[in-house]
Amino acid sequence: MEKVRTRFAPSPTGYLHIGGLRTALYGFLYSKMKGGDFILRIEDTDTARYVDGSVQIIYDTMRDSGIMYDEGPDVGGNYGPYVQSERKEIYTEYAKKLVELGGAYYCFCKPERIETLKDDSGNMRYDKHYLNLSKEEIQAKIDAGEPYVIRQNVPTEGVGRYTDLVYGEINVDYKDIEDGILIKSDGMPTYNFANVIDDHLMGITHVIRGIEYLSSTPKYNLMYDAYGWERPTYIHLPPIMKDAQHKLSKRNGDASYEDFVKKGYVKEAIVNYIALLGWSPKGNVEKMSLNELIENFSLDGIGKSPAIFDETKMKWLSGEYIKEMTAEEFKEKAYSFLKESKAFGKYDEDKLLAISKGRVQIYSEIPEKINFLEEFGKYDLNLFENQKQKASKELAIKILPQIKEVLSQVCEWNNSALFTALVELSAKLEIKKQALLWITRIAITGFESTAGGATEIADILGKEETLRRIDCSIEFLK
RNA sequence: GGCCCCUUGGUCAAGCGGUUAAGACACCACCCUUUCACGGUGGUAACAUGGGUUCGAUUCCCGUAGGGGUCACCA
Repeated sequence: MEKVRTRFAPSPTGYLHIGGLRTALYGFLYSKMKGGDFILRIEDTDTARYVDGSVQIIYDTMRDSGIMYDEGPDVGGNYGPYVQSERKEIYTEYAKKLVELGGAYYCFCKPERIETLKDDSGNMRYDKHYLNLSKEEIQAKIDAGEPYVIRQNVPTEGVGRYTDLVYGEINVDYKDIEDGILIKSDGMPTYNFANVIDDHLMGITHVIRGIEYLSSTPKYNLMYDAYGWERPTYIHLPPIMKDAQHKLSKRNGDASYEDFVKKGYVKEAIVNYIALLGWSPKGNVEKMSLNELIENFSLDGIGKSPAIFDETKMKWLSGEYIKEMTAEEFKEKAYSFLKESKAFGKYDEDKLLAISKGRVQIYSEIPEKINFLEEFGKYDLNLFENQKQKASKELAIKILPQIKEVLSQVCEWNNSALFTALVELSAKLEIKKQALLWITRIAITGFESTAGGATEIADILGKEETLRRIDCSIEFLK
């Protein structure tokens, strides 16, 4: 059995978007599941669209997300170079060969002539105008410095057939395929050509890419056939949508992997979530690490219909990852977000993280969860009224001084000691502990709901501040 | 417009001729609880549509509608 080799071949035209990352992920998962190799190839043949720095972003994003390639521009390999702009001579050589094989021909048409070929709706059908030029005529024109391109020679009749592993049998009439340009007038190949040459030369066995290539694949097969090469297996992927009508794309300002990391999503959750967009595991377990994804991945789990990106669900997954983290791990990952809180630097940071963990799904929610600690001030006294807890303003007026008294005498200022002391007081006063704790919490925070209960918060605030706030509340109640 | 592809709850999706049509997110209710959150239990909610084929269609075939892709010297 031949070793599986898959590749991810992005163009450096900006950020690596979510759809691209998923394509990379599936290629990675499939090769790893088969014990094969995953290759990164940079398709930079369009110099006009090249964006500085985007190659680095591709490297960084893939490493950061754990989608590591075995071969690529920055890691080397035996099939390089892995950047198309460095392979120009290879394409030229193979293009000439294809011309000799009859699969392509030189075209000297000027843009003005191409214009005249367009029909009413603006569609163009190239007429193979220069198909039958003799070798001598071609050479003469080239020597005379006439600009030219090399076009693919697509049969005028017949049907291109192949089997896509996701979409099944695909048939496209050759008459519907245009004699596309293989080598541009600047000597650079187009995607249509470079892609075929590289995939073959790099030993790619499975081509995993977006559905936009589904109906143009027969023309690539024509080239494989012309050269006498074995065609790869094709796996086209449905798009990831922003909504029912629009694809998720960086162009529309939709978030990229990086953006989600910045927004505080757990990285593993982002990868996990995008794996689930368009693919479903056999069992009912959705939360999976990269290794588990490799174990469970299978082509038949890939769906055919577009999937709408649901940030809410990804957020949920992120929260699941946070819940499973140790306190240390959470601290390491969440620290930069903790710094954004008003409460940062004023209280024990481990305690702040403790009340945040389990209450946030993404790190960036931390500040909003704990800012209340620094927002104590005049508040609505009706907060003391709570039927369910049997708390009321009157009760608060009555017992707050006693709560203060008890708290001021607690020897060890920690959550459990404080809790014990207040529960004892509630028993002594013969009121529900819920009522007493409710009143205490309102008195020291002034908020209807907070991350953390009364004694947890008192613990964080410290004795002095807790007692001061109770005094304030007693004052408010007068 | 031609060609190719897609269509199960709000969203992701299982299903691959006979099911009470899974599960997850979201939502709602209740329970638990030191408020919130967590956790637990339960609930609302779907086979785009019309014809076939078949004893029987969500599942197979055809049409219709809706959506996407493609028709570049972009990938």
